[in-house]
Amino acid sequence: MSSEKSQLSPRIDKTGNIDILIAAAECFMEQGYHATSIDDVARRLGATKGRIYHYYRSKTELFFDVHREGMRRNFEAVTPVMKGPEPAAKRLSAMFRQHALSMMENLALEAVVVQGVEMHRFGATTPEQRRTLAELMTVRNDFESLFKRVAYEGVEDGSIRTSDVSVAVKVALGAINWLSIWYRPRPAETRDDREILADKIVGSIMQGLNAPA
Amino acid sequence: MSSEKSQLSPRIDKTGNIDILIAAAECFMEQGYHATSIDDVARRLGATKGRIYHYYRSKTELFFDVHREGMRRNFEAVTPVMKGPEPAAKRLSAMFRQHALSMMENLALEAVVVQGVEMHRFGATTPEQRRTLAELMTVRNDFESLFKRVAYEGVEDGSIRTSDVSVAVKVALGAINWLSIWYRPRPAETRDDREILADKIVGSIMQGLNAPA
DNA sequence: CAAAAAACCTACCAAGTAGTATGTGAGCCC
DNA sequence: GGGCTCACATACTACTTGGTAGGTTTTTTG
Repeated sequence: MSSEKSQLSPRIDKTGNIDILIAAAECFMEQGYHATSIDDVARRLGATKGRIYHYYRSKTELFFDVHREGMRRNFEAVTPVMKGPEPAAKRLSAMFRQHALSMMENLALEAVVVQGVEMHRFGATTPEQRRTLAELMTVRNDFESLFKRVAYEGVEDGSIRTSDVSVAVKVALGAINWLSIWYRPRPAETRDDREILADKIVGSIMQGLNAPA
Repeated sequence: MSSEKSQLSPRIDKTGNIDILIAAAECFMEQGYHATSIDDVARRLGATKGRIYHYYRSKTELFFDVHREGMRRNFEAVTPVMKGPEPAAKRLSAMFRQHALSMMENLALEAVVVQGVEMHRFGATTPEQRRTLAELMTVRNDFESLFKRVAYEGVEDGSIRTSDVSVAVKVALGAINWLSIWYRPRPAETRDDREILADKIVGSIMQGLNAPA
């Protein structure tokens, strides 16, 4: 967690300082992006503006990197369970479960991801910002496509039945992303508690509310 | 819609001017609350600040009233179908359906509702704002309770089966509220189109993704 | 250990914005 | 038809905040 200082792709490693990202994410979650001043983030870090502007050229770039880190963790959580010999419905369940757990355990980052990128559509002025924006939207679509693909496999192997895969996936992801609105960890919460909640959510998504007969 | 000028409860009728609420909602949806200046809203109205401050004492109050109007329409859409002789599962389906349609047809208002009130927790300084805030949170809870109540009825009459009613309702409402993120009306969209989408969503929520056997 | 670079901090400015104070025209009331 | 109120518009202020320029301390390097 501290050894990958300056190697690897320059793309992802511009996240010079994970502390800054976390502090920013927490501020953005609590007050929203625009209501958060750079000084707010700095104060939460026990530092000053200087530190932040040493790593990020603008507030917008800081936001973008928070978003990137959130999405990175989403992929990290989901991709390991999406392939395998099981029927697609099983794998899709596992993906939902992992995503729900990731939402809970990276709450601040994921709240920023959910808060979204749409807001910046109008504010993005420079060409570079527009390109970054497009990149982030692509990443989001790719993430959703992961689920769609497995869902389609499920339709083909008969383990999933739905009238519209695209809508069904949006419904499921909406239900999970909604965690960022209402879920707040209780003081002495354990991993077990989170897994129980994740299982209930996945159960609701997969079985629905109707009695089987 | 224009006759209730200065009668009735002073609480709800402070919505002196629905045009202002709509314009504000659209701005808030596109740019977010804090990024929207009062001048932005005024410009969209083809007017100036003066008009807005004539009806609302502060930007915060304007936001609160947008939220109120959004919630009012939510109740308006759902309450007519929540009672009746049908089994609870049927009624709950109808409620979800109505709510989804309300989300689509009042997109801007509902996007503000979804964007939420949590953001203002820290910013609310005056005692009156804090009281208003508490009021809005109560209304939100009441709305969710509507669904919970019918869901419980469903558990009792056997038309609904779930491991946790509270979680199941949050999952369902999350799925529907998520519409405010991804749904945008296509140019020549009809009421039929929206009903088809709503039915697909409700189907997903009620039946889930698993094949019935 | 000197020097260069990295990692910050301090002080400042220009731009944008919530809110106010005042002005004004149109309708209404008697 | 004169006064009064409503429904805005205009002009301005006080304050916040993103970003910058330059200084200082700590770490790395040769």
